[in-house]
Amino acid sequence: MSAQTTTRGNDADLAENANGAQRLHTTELANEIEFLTARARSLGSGRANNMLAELDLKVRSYSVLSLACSGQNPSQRELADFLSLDPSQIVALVDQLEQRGAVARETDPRDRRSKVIVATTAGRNLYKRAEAIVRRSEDQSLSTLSLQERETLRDLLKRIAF
Amino acid sequence: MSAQTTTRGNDADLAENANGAQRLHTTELANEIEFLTARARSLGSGRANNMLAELDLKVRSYSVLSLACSGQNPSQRELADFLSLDPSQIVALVDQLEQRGAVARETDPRDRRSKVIVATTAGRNLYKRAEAIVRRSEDQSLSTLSLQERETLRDLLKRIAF
DNA sequence: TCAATACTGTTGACTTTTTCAATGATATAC
DNA sequence: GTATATCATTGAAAAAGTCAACAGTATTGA
Repeated sequence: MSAQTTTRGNDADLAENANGAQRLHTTELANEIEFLTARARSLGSGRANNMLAELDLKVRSYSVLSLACSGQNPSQRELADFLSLDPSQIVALVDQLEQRGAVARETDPRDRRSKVIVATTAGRNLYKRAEAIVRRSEDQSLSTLSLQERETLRDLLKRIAF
Repeated sequence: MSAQTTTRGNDADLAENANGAQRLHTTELANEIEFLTARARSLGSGRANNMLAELDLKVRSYSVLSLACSGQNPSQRELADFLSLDPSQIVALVDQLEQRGAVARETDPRDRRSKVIVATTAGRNLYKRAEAIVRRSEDQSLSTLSLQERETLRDLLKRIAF
């Protein structure tokens, strides 16, 4: 696949002409939490997108579907806030999911401006399959961490994400 | 700024008409490490970008500048691999930094295809200021975590990011 | 030595994502 | 009741990501 030239120490001379980029691991940047977070999410969502393609979903649409299945009846505004997306992006995502019959828009009777996104039966079935895929993807992405370490990571991230 | 309607419990009735999206915190999605990572990086890089704007930098260009200052003499290919970017994006980023006199391209005498990116004196000064800003930004983004927790987070992320 | 193959940076086209302003319908505040 | 604010939506523009092709250079192997 990618340039996995992990032939460390291929010769006796110093790291001057190192072929991989492993030497950048000692860099200041490589120790910044912001950078590590960005790289982790890039790798993770990349893998998840690849695996979700089988269901014609991406991480984005999966997230919307997931919240539609949550029983919390989120409005589009809430989805936008929660997913850190522009409201207009939510429109497009919900459009797609609605067109394939996975979710429906229901006007909130208490605020007729607001539309609540709910999953259909087909949507819940789709979510079940997607969820299994995402779990597998996450499991692969976190393969170097023990279960307890994953819990720790989850808790720490939760505190900075909310 | 944003909708900071944190008027929790503004009325006695139940969370049915909750105004924030706090109700979504209990969702399955809100507990997925992938999602939390994405949200954390969105918040973090958003803040960093805002603060770096004062130096006419973004997280991207800051990252390239940082590696150029690392003393590791990265090639553009290495930058692309390390930053998970397409080589053509590196071209644009280096172009910008080169045009403002922060970095220079030096043809690697050992491989004349490859160009090594090194920081100029002005580039190193710029990096010093940018680094301080990024540190402040990171400090704000991680304000809910103790120093030890930050170390834990850094180590866990490092293991899944490389 | 020479030819085939592979890699580097670069350009350009194309798609996707992001960002932002404007709008109609509805709700809230004064 | 009138002004103001909010929601979903549209559309446009900017930024970011993806991909194929190219010239120059290196590597490989006959």
